[in-house]
Formats: sequence, C-alpha cells, structure tokens
Amino acid sequence: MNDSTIQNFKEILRKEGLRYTKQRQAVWDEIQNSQEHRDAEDIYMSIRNNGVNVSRATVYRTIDVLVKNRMVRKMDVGDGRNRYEPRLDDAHHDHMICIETGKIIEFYNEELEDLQEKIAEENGYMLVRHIHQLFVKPLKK
Amino acid sequence: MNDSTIQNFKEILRKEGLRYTKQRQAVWDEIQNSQEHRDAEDIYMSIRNNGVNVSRATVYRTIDVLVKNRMVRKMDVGDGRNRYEPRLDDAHHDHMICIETGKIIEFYNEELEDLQEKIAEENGYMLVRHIHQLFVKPLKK
DNA sequence: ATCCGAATGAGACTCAATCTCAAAAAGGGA
DNA sequence: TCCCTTTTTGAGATTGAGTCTCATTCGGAT
Repeated sequence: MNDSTIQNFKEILRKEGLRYTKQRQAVWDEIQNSQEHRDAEDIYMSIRNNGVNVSRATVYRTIDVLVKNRMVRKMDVGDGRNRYEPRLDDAHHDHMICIETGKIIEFYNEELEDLQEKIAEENGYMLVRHIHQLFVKPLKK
Repeated sequence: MNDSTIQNFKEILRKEGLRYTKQRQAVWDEIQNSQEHRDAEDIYMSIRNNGVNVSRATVYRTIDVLVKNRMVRKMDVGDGRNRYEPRLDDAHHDHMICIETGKIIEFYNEELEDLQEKIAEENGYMLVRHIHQLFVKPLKK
C-alpha cells in the first residue's frame, strides 16, 4: 500500500507490457496486506467486500503475473486449492502443515537447502525450484 | 501378477472388509506391472485396452484402498493430475522432475530424511509424511 | 443353488481454475 | 480535453480431475 511498493508493481506491469488498473492493484494490495496463506476465493471475496468490483478471472490472471514476477508465492497444500502469500523481500522458506489443526508453520533450514542442490547436481541437474512440505502432528506431552 | 502378490492383495481386501473382484485385481495388476508414474486416466485406459471392463469410479476407489494400505504411492506433481506408482517393498524415495523433459527421477537421501524429522521436532511436532519434489533442469556441459 | 449385502458403472455432479467475447477502460497523441 | 486503438474486464460458460448416485450385477457364505 506504500508508494514504493506501488511503484514497484507498476514497474512490473510495464515490463510485462500490461496496463495499470485498479483491479490489479487491488489484488496485489489484498495479498500484500495479509501475511497469511490464502486461497483465490478468499482473496476474491475480500476485495469485493472492500468495495472494489473484480472478477475471479481477473484475480487469477493477476496472481499469475505476481507469481511470475516473484512477488507472490503459490503453494499447493494438496487439498485442491492453491494458497498464496506475499514474498516481499523476505527469504525463502518451506511449510509444515499440521494434519490435526490445519495450521501452517513456515521453516527455513540452510543445511536442507544445500543438500537439495547437492542431490540435484549429483544427478546431473541444476535445481530450479522445489516443493517441500512436512505433514506433521503435535508431539504428545 | 505372481501368486504371493495376489494373496497379499486378497489379504488386504479381507482386512478392509472388501470383496475380491476382477476389477480390483485388474487395477492392482496394472499399477504393479509398470514401474512408471502414471495418472488415473492412463491406468483406466490400459485396463480397458486389456479387455477388462472397468469404470473410472472403480479405478479411483481401488487406488484409494491401495494407497491406504501402502501398496501404491500417490504423488502430486503440481499439474493437477496425481500420479501413482507401486510401492512393492522398496524403500521410500522422493522425486526430481526435469522441467525441460518432464522426466521423473527418484532419489533417496538419508541425511535429508533425518533433517526433516529434526525440523519437525524442533517445532514441537512429529513428522507424519512429507512431499518433496525438486524441479530441475539439465546441467550445461 | 440361493440369497443378501457389497461392488460396479454410466453418467451426473463438484469445484478450482481457465476461457470467451462483448463491453468498458487505459493511455498515448493531437 | 477528446479521440482512437488496444488492452482489460467480467459474467457466465467451459474444462477436467475426481467424487457421488443408485439401479443393476456379482461375490461368497450358508
């Protein structure tokens, strides 16, 4: 919502040859203003509740642009609905999903990251990206 | 297709309170006889081409039983279609997917497995299962 | 061989995501 | 500011993997 982020967003649209519209801004604002892992329907409804008229098609189309430009991270939690979270300039992290409560916990482990690159290289490949989710349940006390 | 696997399959059906039918056997045969990572439609079509009449509903229902009983592994490669592979008695492994060729390479790394359990525990959780996929591209020579 | 509850299958349905295309809006030029 | 061309939007249709329904068929215990 601050000026620099808006400028950055406009810059990306320009680079992609796309126009700046209030719908696109609303999608980015909505994702950016919440640090949660939300699905497209949730984002769509929130924008409408804020009084901005937008369609699902536009929400999905805008998310694609944001994901492509690494402003938003798309995550598949395995339940059929993708979740989205802002990337801002924070570091990479993976997710732990509690199978009892549905809670999503973020984690980052340097050793794990290095190991993955090493495994890819040992097989003659270069690591481009990865999906890593731990499905967990609370430790019994 | 050999006797011991058929007996094992019958045993599982009995344990689940399910009947032994030629459709269920055909689904298990089809998955078992190919070490590839196949989608449900592919499995369905192959069975029909082999002359066994079966419906998609039965294929999906049977796969659920096989997955539950750890005879088949279900994997989400992120393109909307789950893939299935027989587990037989081989050890656990994860997958590396080449983004240029679509090739799926299996890998297993003990250190990686240990690290995941450690991370879960550090957060007060117990690791139940995980999804781990490396999207890679060939190293330039 | 009979019988009854379980299994099957054709097709309806679900639901996230994508597509369509007429109408609306952006933004550059004058 | 007003035009004009091109892009964007949105309502609703469509897609496609997977699930559900329920009348009919089948397994298998007796």
